[in-house]
Amino acid sequence: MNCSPGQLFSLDSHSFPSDISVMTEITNKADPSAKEQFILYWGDMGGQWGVNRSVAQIHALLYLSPDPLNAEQISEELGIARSNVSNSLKELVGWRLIQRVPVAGDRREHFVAETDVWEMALLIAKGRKEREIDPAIRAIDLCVGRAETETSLHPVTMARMKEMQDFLSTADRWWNQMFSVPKAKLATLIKMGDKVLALLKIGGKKAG
Amino acid sequence: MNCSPGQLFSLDSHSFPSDISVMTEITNKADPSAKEQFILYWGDMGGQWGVNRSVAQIHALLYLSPDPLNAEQISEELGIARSNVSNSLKELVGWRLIQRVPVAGDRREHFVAETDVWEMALLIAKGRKEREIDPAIRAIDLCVGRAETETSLHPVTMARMKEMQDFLSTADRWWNQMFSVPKAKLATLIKMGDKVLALLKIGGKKAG
DNA sequence: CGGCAATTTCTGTATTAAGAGAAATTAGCC
DNA sequence: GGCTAATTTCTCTTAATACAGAAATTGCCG
Repeated sequence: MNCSPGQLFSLDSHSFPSDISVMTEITNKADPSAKEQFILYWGDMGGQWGVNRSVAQIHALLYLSPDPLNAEQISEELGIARSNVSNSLKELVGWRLIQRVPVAGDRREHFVAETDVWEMALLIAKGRKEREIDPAIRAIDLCVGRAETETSLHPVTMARMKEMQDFLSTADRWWNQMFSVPKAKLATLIKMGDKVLALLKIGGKKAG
Repeated sequence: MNCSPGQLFSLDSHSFPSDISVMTEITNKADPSAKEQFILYWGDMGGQWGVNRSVAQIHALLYLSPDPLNAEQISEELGIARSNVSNSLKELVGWRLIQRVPVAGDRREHFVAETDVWEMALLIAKGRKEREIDPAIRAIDLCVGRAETETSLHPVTMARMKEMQDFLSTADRWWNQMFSVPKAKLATLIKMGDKVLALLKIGGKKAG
């Protein structure tokens, strides 16, 4: 069995666990560690988003883990079924939030998370746009197309539909432009924050 | 009974319905009108978001409606239970996406939707931030606080947590700054899109 | 102050999604 | 090329959520 470097837990009250960071399962215990808390929160947050709890928890665990983990380690540490882990990992790979990595001398698949927070944010934003926004835009386009053939539609209703369509396509264009900006530059711009806004207000006056 | 102006449906094949736009219920019919389609899509989209279908459908209906509607009209037109409409309306008012409006000579409550798409987008963005992002930030802060008291935490794990915290607070600051920009100006900036980006690239070089 | 209309809250039901465990498939090894 | 470990697919159970209908409340009018 592979025995990767492991985490240097200095808990001397009990024998060192044979696997990586198998301290205790993330269950309703009285005093969860910071790491466990983080995973718990992250999982919950995912739930309130579109993502289900397992997926979010696994993501958090991998994000915090210094070493690649395999499916069984994840299953044990989080106390969720092995099959569940498998599906969740597949989904996370689909989002490109985690990657498969080979570990020397171990035939099992290991996974690491994207650790660059900016990259992570971009991946999530892109994924959500593709899966949620883009289909909506296409749907509205279809609607408006159909509306134009209808004579019985109230003009106000028609106008509202078009306004919405217009807004969505504007937002879409803007979004795509943002994605075309290199990550590093985008991060800088956002960190600059109010300075950018100040600059833009000036630029806006000049342009307008 | 109140009989507000109503929608000028020019469908002459059947008698004019007594209520506003009570054409047919939005059910699985073979050939839905553009308006019905819009509502259906919107409802579906809401479902894929955090919002439930009823809420999203009611919102769409009010958004498209030229006149204020009361709860019963909504209930009939969408074919959802009166109680459900009541709860959904309350939620929408909570988001400020719709408003109660008095209708002369009618004691029942009527509702209209915010029709400015930019305002709508801002309201949704604000609401989501408040309800989903802000609590997450607070949770992570708590986590990191706790983590700092732990000696057994792997330094890499600690670093990752802090990176995340840092990112979230940066994003939060940026977000708040964006909300402080007047709606009209924000719309202009986004519509300008690539022009703004071009300007910023120059500005960035100068500043850096 | 009684009666009625409108709205909301409450409760039970149905639909949907999440997750566990078993069964089946795939992939490396001797 | 069978054997074993690992992973995935499948199915069933359980839990969460949405929704309808009934009951209760609120508010207005005579």
